[in-house]
Amino acid sequence: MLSHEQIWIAIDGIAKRNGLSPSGLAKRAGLDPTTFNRSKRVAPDGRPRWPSTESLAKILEATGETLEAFVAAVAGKKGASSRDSQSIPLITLSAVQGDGFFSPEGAPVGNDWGEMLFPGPKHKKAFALQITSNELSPLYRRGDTIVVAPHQPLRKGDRVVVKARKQGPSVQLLERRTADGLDLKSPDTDMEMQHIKHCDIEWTGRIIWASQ
Amino acid sequence: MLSHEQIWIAIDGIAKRNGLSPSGLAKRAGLDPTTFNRSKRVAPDGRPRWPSTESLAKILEATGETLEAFVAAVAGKKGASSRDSQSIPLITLSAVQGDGFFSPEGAPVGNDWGEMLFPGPKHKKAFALQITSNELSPLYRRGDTIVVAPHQPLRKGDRVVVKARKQGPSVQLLERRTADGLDLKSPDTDMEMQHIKHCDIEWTGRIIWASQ
DNA sequence: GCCCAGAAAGGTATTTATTCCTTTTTGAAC
DNA sequence: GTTCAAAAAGGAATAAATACCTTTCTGGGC
Repeated sequence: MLSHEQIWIAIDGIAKRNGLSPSGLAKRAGLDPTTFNRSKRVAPDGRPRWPSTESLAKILEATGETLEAFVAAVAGKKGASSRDSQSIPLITLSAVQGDGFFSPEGAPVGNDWGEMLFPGPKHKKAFALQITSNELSPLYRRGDTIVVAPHQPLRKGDRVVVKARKQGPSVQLLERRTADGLDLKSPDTDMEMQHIKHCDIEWTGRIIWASQ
Repeated sequence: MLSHEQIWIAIDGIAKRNGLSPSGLAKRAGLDPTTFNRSKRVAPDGRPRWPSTESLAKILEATGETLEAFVAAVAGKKGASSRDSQSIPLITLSAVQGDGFFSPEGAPVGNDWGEMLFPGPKHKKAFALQITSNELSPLYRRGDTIVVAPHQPLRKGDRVVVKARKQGPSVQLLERRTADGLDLKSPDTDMEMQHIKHCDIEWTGRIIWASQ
């Protein structure tokens, strides 16, 4: 993964390793000296601003650094990307209907989580939920386990987990996205539709894998 | 160093490894589906066009790939992520209705198989089948991918792939096991039941994971 | 203290990537 | 063959990064 913070740390690091200031590095690469100004790393409205890929290619070219060295600079500083963990947090879907299992951002918290072997480097912060009833059949049945990646961009047709205000996380099918919220269909046999407004949604996740 | 050609090869590779087209990858990452069109990789005047770092960050986030894996793709190497995530053979379910895609034992053979990153628990000889129709909906839909472990002990309720004599592999629900064969239910809406004798079964596999 | 060069802030203009739209192509399903 | 959906091409509008410009800040040398 590649965060806004990481990439700017890496650029500062490359400059430093080559005995240059960020502005000196830009000049050396044939760019405008203000390209990497701290003042240009976030927009006036707070939106993060990213250097272009072409600028990155130019500073690698100018300093003779390899892409691997750049990546090491990205990973080496805080927020390293390579997680060595071979497993993800696991709990039952029924258990998390109570409070205290997720941070406000949808990350697992507390001591009640188990672990499930899921070795891929995929999807930092993914977690697994075990289905304990047949309410969601035929899609998911008692004993199935779903792997959820939180905060993924959602599209029509996606199978999602939605945590709405004052409700436990629930498994849903995303029927469509509207300006003010999501149209969701329950995967059970009834297929009831419901609309949830963005303001009532605490977090969402996409179901990326399901074990059978 | 980082060349224009390399970066586009890497993007194509990430898409392919995740069972997606370049346009599918863009959609998954929340970007416009045309973002990675070949027609947008060079300007009309021949000038090379580069994807933005923010777009790169988004496809890493969406696929769960590490920056290291991306760099390995840039460098043209394969399987840098194989330490954590294994690559398994991938093909469409419709394609394997013909002959010559499996050994008599149900192992993938031939040159038509692709590769896909599977982040889940390692499994010897597993392979992936991409669903290309909505026949099996709502359980599996067009675009879903199922991971099949061949020669697994089967139990009632399992979702299975059965290769019967003179038929292509088909997705079934195992209703019950009898002395002389298997009672299978098709997962489509009709839910037709059929009985297949052991002597007519070439091989079976259990569907261990499904992604959408 | 004063001067100076580099660095950085801040703003505007320009370039470039993305989005949005339509059309064409492709491949699988029926 | 026909139909359908996804992918891709191509073009115009929009959004975002860089270039360009001026001003302010910083540190060293005098």
